[in-house]
Amino acid sequence: MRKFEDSLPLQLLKARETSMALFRPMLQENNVTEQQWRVLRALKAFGELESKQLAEHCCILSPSLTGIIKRLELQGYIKRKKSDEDQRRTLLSLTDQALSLFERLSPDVEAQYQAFTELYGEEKLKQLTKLLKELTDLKV
Amino acid sequence: MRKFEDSLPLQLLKARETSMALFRPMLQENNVTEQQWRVLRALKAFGELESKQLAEHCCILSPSLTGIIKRLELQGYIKRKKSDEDQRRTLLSLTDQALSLFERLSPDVEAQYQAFTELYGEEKLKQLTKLLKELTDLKV
DNA sequence: TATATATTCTTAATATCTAAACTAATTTAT
DNA sequence: ATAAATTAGTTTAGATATTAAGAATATATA
Repeated sequence: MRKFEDSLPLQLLKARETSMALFRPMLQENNVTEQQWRVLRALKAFGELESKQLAEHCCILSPSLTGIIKRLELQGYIKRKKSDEDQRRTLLSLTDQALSLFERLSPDVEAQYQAFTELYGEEKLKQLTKLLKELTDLKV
Repeated sequence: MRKFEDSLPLQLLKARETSMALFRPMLQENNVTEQQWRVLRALKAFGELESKQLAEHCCILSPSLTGIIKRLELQGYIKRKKSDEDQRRTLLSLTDQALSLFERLSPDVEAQYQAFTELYGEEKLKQLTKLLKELTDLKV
């Protein structure tokens, strides 16, 4: 069997660890977990979302998301409202408090990306992004 | 701030999900979790390992590994022995039962890799591996 | 030799992952 | 119009992640 280090999932896991290291300190200082941050960013990008769509965008399963949303709501970062047409649906969106969190963190996020891009190489980053997208789009 | 989909950690997470989809069914059929499989593969590759080294190879923190090892031991896949020189150290290795599990799964693992390589492209896979390694080796 | 410090591993507490079962609301097919 | 199938969301149970703190052993230094 293939050598341990040649495992593609492991390579991707390690690369992800390295890239997340850029952002972990900033998140920790603000008492936001990695998954909470993914959820907040998705809501910022897409505006209002249902829980199921949010789960897909964030690669978080619905049962996990239930708890994450509950805590984000308690912390005052997101709000929910029931859909009028379909009572099964719940629409989620950011609060003003969440928006001001983004205001505060954005410069740091961009600076980290900037530094990383210079270190790794802009062209290589583009290549990597392309290869990753093609992999993700495969129907395996 | 950068668009949600442009987040490098998210791209890596999604790519990893796609690649793990190749192996999840086989692991599930054999009642081995993803993390357990990483641990078993590392021990197969490196022979005897201490818990701390194992944790590094597998990208699993020591506290998590403690429980994973406990369960793998209960399932009869790994054995431990205390080091004679240093009583703090525990050496871990595979049992015969684990070795026969590999015998049984290896053909399927290789077949999945083969199929994926043809689908994605051998050259692209090489390129991706190279870019991932360069990223992981960065000291960020 | 006695105390301090370092290292390995474990425990504890809380968050998240995963699969499965469940509830409530809606849609489809008869 | 009503039973059956579907869908959104939650709960549950067990495994794992994360951080901090603790226990046991080893080493260093006074």
